[in-house]
Amino acid sequence: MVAGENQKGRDMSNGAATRVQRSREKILAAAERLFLQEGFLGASMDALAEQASVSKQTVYAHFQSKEALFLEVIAAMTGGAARAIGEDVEEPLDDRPVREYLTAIAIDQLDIVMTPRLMQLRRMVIGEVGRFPELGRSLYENGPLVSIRRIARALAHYIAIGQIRDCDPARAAAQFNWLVMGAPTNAAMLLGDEAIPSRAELHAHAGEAVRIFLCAHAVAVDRD
Amino acid sequence: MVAGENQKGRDMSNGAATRVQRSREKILAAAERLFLQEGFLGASMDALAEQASVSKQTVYAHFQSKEALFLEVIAAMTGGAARAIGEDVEEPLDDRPVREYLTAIAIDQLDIVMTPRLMQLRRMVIGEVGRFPELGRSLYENGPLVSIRRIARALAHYIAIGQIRDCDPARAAAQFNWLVMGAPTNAAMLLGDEAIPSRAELHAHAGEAVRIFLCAHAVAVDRD
DNA sequence: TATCAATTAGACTGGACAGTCCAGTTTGAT
DNA sequence: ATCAAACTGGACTGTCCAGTCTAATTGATA
Repeated sequence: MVAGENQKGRDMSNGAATRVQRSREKILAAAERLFLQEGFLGASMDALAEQASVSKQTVYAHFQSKEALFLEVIAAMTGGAARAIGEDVEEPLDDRPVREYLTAIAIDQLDIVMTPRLMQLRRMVIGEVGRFPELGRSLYENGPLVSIRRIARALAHYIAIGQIRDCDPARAAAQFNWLVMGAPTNAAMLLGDEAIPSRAELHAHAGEAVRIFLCAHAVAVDRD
Repeated sequence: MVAGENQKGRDMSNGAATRVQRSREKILAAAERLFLQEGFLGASMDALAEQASVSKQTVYAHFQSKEALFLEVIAAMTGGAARAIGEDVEEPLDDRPVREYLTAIAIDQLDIVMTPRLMQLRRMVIGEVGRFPELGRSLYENGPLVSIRRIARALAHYIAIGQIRDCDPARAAAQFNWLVMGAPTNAAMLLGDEAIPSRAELHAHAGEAVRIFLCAHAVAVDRD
């Protein structure tokens, strides 16, 4: 980091670096589109180069191999989704009622996850679990697991202040998570993007899920 | 069906027919193994013939093409699973308490569905939804949908005899189904077969799911 | 303007694969 | 024993694909 070298032209404010970056971005964008659509085996590097409006040689100048490119694209999407989930988290305040908090969390998650892009990613990763098990694990840990952990933390808080009955927060959080996400994701996995419910439907579903969960776990029971 | 012809040698009690059937079965068995492991594109017809201990020519004598064979194998597995689910259904008797019936249903489903074979099928079908949407639809309709419909019928019965509060049986059935199946299937999809819970864990999970569901829907509430 | 890294088009290698063809062999029913 | 259907093995076609090579071009910088 001393003087010259400008290693791969990446840290200059613009100029040659931008050309490299432009190519790279075009390749990544095309790769995402193509891999999501065709899968790892179904996507060809020739098609990729063409869709990226870039020569095949340039693709290989940027990425070691098809597999390396694939892994990088998927890792980027997985990480991006994880960041999106963690973003506008409103941590539970003492005065925020459980129902309100859980509903907000549920809606938030559904809105972020139930998109064609993420459903396609999920399908792809599931289909490639045999070939790339680490992708499945990564998607699980960056998706459901972070959500569940966050909910568990919140539930622990609500148990502490006496709004939720005593129980294992982790188990309860997992139950809540799948109560919310189970039906829509599973349907979307098998039925395709057209099966993704509308926002309105998702919000109604979130409300129902919260209602059921609170019937079982709230201290003050209001069954409707 | 009049006299001779013996169309494809399939309806003779034994003899030539058995040879044809033996080949066919070897091919189907190998195809199932290979397609589940490698996916449609990843499986090669040469590998298939070798694993079936059969010549490539024989494979093409029995099946028109790779795609035809694939579709037939998957359809057979999907149908088989559907039949298994419907099999030992004990229909709800008036005197059978809801909790007992729902617990039995839940355990039954989990035991049937949460096996490596069916989880692999599900992964494969999900991964190929882009290429073969009809397989996804078929798996959905032969799997979750029949379960949900069965549960809905039972719930309608329990509503009628006053053990379950009045509600839309279809919606409630879907909720119950995913409360039971959501967590284990989703984990298995992304984490692989080692993530399939043991029978004991599955049974415990079933109990929990029933408990939560009844908290929200039972007429006589017993929250533990 | 001179320079040099990035990029391009396209030919090429080596291998895989779906599906066909053929000549000869096995099998089982009559 | 005879005969036809089923099967074998392996060669073959046409295609596709990952990855490499080359010679020429572009474009930002100094």
